[in-house]
Amino acid sequence: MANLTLESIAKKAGVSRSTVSRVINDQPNVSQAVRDRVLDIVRETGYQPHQAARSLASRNTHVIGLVIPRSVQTFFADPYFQRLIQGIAEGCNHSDFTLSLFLIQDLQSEKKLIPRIMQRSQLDGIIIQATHLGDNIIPQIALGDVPLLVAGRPINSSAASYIDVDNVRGAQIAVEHLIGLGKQRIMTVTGALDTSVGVDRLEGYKKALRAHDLPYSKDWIVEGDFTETQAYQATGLLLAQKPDAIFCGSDVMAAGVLKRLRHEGIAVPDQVAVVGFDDLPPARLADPPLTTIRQPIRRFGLKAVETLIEIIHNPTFGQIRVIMETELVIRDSCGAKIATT
Amino acid sequence: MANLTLESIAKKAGVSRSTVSRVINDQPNVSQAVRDRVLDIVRETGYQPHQAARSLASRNTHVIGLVIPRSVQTFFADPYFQRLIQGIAEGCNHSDFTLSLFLIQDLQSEKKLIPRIMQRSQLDGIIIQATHLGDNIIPQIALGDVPLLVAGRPINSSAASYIDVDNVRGAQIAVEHLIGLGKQRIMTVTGALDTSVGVDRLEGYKKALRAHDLPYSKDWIVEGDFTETQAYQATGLLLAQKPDAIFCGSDVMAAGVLKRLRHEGIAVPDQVAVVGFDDLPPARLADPPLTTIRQPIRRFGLKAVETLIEIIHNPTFGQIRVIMETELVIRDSCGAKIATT
DNA sequence: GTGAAAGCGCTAACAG
DNA sequence: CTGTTAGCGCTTTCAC
Repeated sequence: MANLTLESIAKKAGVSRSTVSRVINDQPNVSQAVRDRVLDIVRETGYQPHQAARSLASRNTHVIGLVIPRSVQTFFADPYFQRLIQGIAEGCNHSDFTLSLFLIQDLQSEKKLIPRIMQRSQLDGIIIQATHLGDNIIPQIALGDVPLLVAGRPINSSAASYIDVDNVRGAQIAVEHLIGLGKQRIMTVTGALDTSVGVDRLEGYKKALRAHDLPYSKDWIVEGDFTETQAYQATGLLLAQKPDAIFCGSDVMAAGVLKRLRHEGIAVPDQVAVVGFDDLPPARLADPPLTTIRQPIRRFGLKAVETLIEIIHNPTFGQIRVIMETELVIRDSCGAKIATT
Repeated sequence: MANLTLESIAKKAGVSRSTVSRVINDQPNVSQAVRDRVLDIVRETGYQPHQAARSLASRNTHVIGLVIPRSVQTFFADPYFQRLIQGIAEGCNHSDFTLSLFLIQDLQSEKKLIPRIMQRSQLDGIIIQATHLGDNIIPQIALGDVPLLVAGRPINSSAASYIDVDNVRGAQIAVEHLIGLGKQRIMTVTGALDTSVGVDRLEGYKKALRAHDLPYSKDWIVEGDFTETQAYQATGLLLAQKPDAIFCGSDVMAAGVLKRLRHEGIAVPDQVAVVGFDDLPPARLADPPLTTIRQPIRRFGLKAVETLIEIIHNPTFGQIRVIMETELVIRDSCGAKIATT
């Protein structure tokens, strides 16, 4: 078993190293007989090609890097990332890529990691999580020659390829659902407004109200930061405006809103309806179960890997944008009558 | 900037390739003058060594793999893993290792991934999450020659090195805290009893009660599976036994217990006190805030990496066990009077 | 359809 | 202290 190389397989099969290489890499110009014989020996011996040697000779690594920028750490507590990582890992498995994870924690590790990440000799491609406005790691990395895909619409780098969910449309659907239920005073706790997610979902909220000629005022919109605690407090502000519904920029924030309403003795959905965004596991477990907008996050991860691989194979393609649709999931917190299913 | 190699740096510095190599690798036997000159050029040019070439020549990759076995996916929704990954990533950054993530999702990907993971030529070492009893991926991987550290006590592989938290002691402290508060009917929702975590925490529960000559019966112990939903249901069973306190095998399960008590109109902590285990973010946000046992999970990740690197450097050392201590965090759900802080 | 030969960029003896 | 010399295991022309 020890020290299996192409050479040793070749000897066993009575062929040359190149032929074995062709077989391993599924290349043409090998007779079926030879191919079968080699494949048998590979199976018997459990030979696995040496990845470093391969990379060195072929100049590609079969490794994809997932980069979580420093500024994202703030909401790294969000279960969103767990799912995202899961989807991306799954995509890598499908495509026989290895996933390397780069969690940037502070300026120091950023300084150290960026040059390493930007080397084509280390990584075939990068998926990087979109950041907030102030963080310009993405433009920085985009300067390099490693194929790059941003997960989420980058708020400060217009040229980079990205994959995103249609947040505007999703929020609009959520709010229109509330409108359809006869709500008149629909307010919102937004996500951080220096992120595209926060901005876009707020945009969808406004769009829905405008489309239905419903009024809203500045006081009906409170900026959150994607945390439950902050949303809990924001709810206090909204309550002064007597909402009959609250649209939340994320499920995590919806949890904070629900908790506040419970503490204030306000019935959900009877007095105030609540709708979230994301449909992460906590949504189903919320009290009451949360009506929310489902992001296809696992598929998002899969698609991200797929798209990145396309970019790797077609580096000259220019900017690519992939937008995925969302879906309304009706549970109890909005007060809609659910057809018996 | 293009195609920087050792050779090109060597030429610029007027020295040989080996000398540059020595400088890059912080090896002795280079005069300070030469070292400085080379270092300057490296900085100017932004040269980064080619990792594949390095691996091929030196037979080590500077990559460690974090493997999450298939059977763990069940509770991959647990925020525990997010934190664990964070700690391990941080440890890797400190030690200039790259982290590769292997999430095994199904039998098919397991078959494909295991041989790849087990190659020394791919990975310098592996951290693998402990599994439940039926999954023997760990013994399988332990057969290979890649340095291995299990995160959590492996329930079915006694020879492997591992790092764990003192779950028995932690649970014991939790229950003794309840005893100290005068509780007489302390029951428990355990974790899955085919995992060491589940078993050990139950063990600590029993130990505490025995040490204080308190009775408990089979009916006081209900097996959960680390999910909130299951814990919600389990609570129903316990309620028939009139508990005055419930110790939960994890924070996630404590959330289910709290929810059930709320729905039954039972006051926490006045009628029933609740204590969890983990101290993940949801604990602080629980309603009421959860008294729990804190796992030093970030430090756990750091220590795991550190320990694995030791094993890599010292492969002959035999089994290593690292046990980390836990800590009681008192919040509202246990009813202890908290000294004004 | 197959083999020989030349590297990929680096490390690691070995000389000096 | 520094340079020379072999490789590491694979891919990839180029002949045949």
